[in-house]
Amino acid sequence: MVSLKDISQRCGVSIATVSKALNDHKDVSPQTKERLLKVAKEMGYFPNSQARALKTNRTFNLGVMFSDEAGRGLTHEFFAKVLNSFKTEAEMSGYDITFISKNLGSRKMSTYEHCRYRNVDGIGIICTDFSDPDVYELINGELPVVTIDHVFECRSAVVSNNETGMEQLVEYVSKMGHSKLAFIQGKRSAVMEKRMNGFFKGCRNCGVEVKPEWLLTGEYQSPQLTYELTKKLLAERPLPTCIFMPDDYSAIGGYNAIKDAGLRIPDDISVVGYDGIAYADFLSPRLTSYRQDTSSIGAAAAKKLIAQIENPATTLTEILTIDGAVSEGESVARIV
Amino acid sequence: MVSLKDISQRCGVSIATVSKALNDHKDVSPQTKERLLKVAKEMGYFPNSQARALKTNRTFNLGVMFSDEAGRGLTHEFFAKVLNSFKTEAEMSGYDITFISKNLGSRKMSTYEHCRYRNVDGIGIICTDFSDPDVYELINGELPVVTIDHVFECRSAVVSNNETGMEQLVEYVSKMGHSKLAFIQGKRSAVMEKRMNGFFKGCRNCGVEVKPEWLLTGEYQSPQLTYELTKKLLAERPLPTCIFMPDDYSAIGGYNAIKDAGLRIPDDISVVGYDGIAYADFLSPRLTSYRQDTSSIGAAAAKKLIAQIENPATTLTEILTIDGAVSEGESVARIV
DNA sequence: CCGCTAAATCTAAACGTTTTCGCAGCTTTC
DNA sequence: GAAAGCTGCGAAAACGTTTAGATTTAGCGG
Repeated sequence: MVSLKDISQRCGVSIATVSKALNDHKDVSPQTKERLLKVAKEMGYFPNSQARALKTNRTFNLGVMFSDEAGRGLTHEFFAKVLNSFKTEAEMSGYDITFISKNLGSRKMSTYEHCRYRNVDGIGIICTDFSDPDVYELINGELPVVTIDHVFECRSAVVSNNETGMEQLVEYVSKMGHSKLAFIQGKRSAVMEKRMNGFFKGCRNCGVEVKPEWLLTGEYQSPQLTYELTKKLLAERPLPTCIFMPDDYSAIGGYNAIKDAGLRIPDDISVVGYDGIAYADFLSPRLTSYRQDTSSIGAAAAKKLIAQIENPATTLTEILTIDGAVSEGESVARIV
Repeated sequence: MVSLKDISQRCGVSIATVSKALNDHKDVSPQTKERLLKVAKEMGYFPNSQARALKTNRTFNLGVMFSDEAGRGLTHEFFAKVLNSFKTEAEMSGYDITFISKNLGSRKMSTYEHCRYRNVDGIGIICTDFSDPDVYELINGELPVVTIDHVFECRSAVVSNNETGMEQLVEYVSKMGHSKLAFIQGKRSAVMEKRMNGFFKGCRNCGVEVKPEWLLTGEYQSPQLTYELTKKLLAERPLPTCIFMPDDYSAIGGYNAIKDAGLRIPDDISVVGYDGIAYADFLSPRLTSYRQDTSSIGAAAAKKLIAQIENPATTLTEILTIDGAVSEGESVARIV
C-alpha cells in the first residue's frame, strides 16, 4: 500500500504538501502539484478511506436498510430495482453502498448502532416493515435519512404516486368501458391506504359505484392468497368485469384462478396488476398494470440523501412523489 | 461519539486497559474488565470501525462485484438469491457487504483499486461477465477472492452442479418416457458448457439420441429470443416431445410460443426449465425445472471467502459444487 | 538593502484504535 | 532473603490521513 508518506519521500516534500496537491488545495504551486499528481499515479496511489474517514468524519458510504422478513427481500423485484438505481446514482456521486442490518456477528446491535459503527454518512430505508422499532430509532437519530414509500413527518421521503397512480388505473379501466370493479388489496400499510384512496377517488371521478363485497383484503406478493381470493370472487354472482390485483406478482395467482375456473382473460373477465415487473409482459395475455418508475425512485432517494449530507441547507423533510404510468397490456377488454 | 478515551477517563484507567478489557485480553483483572464492560455499555460505546481498520488492516467488510450489464443484475432472481444468502452468512460472521463497482464518482478506478480503497477483506464475484479485465485483475491480485459459477484454476469457486444437474433433468425426462428432446441453450459461457455436457451425458446414459437440429443456441434470461426459437422448433416436423429451455425465466417465452401455436403443455409438448425461480410454481402449468440451491451457494461462497481471510491454512483453490434437485411441476407429460 | 506581503512549504497535532514493552508490586522458589 | 516469575496496568508509538498554524522564500516598493 503506497501512502502519502511514500510519495512525499520520493519527491522530497512533506506529507502535507502531497495531501494538499492531491486534494487540489490552493496553497501549493502548480508545478509541484502537477509533479506530485504524476508520481502518485505512477506509484498507484489510492487514498486510504479509513484514515480519511477517521480525520474527516465522512466515509462516502451510504447505508441501506433492507430487511428480509417475507423471505423475499432482494428477490422482490420492485425493491431490487429501486436498490439498483439507488446504488447507481450513489456511485455516480462517489458513494458506496453498504447493507446495514441488525446483529452483526455475535454483536447484538440495532440498525442505528450499526450505522454509527460503520459511520455511514446517511441511510436509505428501502424495504422494510416501517413499524420496526429500529426504524424509529433511525428516524429520531441524527443521521441523514431518506425513506422510500413511507412518509414520516420529520424526514425526507421518496414515494411512488400510489394514490394518483391507482386513480389513473381506475380511469383507464373505466374508459375501457368497465364499471363493475373488484379490488383485492394488499396488507394494511401506508402504501395500501394510498392505493385504496386512489381507487375510491378514481371510482368517484368516473361515476363508478364501489361494491363492498368486491373489496377484499389480501396480501402483497402472494400469488397463493390472491389465487384463493380470486376464486372466492369468481364464485359469487354477479361477476365483476375487472379485478384489480394487489400487485403484478400476485396477479399470477389471479390469472391461474381465473383459468382454473374455465374463464378467459380478458374475454370473460379483465385483470389489472400494479408495479410493472418484467414478468407482466410475458404473462399470457400480457398484463395491464401501473408501472412504477423504479429507476427514478431509487435515483431520487439517493440524490436527496446525498443532498442532505452535503448541503446543510437542504430541507430535511421533503416528500418527493415519483409518477409512474399505465402500462397497457392485453388483459383488459374493451367493453362497448 | 463516545470513545475509549471517554471510558478511560470516567473509570480512571488508561485507554490501553479499556481497549484490552473490551477485546477480552488476558492481562486485565476480571474485576476491572467487568467494570469497564459495564460502563462501556452504559455510555453506549461502539468501536470506531475506521480507527480499528486503520490499525489492524481488517475492515470486516466484504466486497461484492455484481455487474449490471444485461440491465437486469439485481433483478436477476438467481443472483439476487445468491447475494441474499451470501449477505446473511457474512453477517452471521460479523462481516458487512459493500458493493464494489468500477468508477466511483468522477474517480476512474478499477474494481481492484476500489477494493484497495475501501480495504475490503475479500471479494465475492457474483454476477458478471467473467471475461471482464477487471475480473482478471482481481483474480491475479492479492485479495482473497471467491467466484460463483465460474472456475479459475488459481482461485476458489462455488459452482452450481450445472453438469450433473442437467444430467439428472434429462434422466427425469427420459424416465417420463421422452426420447425426442430439444435443447435451447444459453449463450456460450462456462455455465452453458457444463449444462451442455450434462445434457449429452444424460442422453447417453438414457440411450437418447441427440438430433443436431434440435440443439439451438439462444440466450439466458431472454423470453423474447426463447419465444422466437421455440416457434422455430415448432414449425418443423417431426416435433420433439420435450423442450429444454435455457432457464425458467426464458421458459415463459417458450410457454407463450407454444400456446400461440395452439398447442397445450404438457399434452402436446412438454417443457422443462432450469433455475427454480419463484415464478416457475405459478406458471400454468407449473414448470418442471432443476432447482439450484441458491441459498447454499451464497452461504458456501461467503463461508469459503471468510475462511480464506481468517485462516491462512485454508486452501485457496477449492472448488465447491452445490447440488440442486429436480423440481417436479406439471409441464412434463408421462408418455407410455 | 530593509521591511512587508503573499505564496509555498513544512511542522505537528489530531482522529480512535491496537499493541509492544516496561514497570511496579506481589508471589513463589530455593 | 534474594532471585525469579507472574499479574495487572500504563506509556507511547503506530496506522494514513487532514489541517491549523508556523516558517521559509520570493517579490517588490521605497
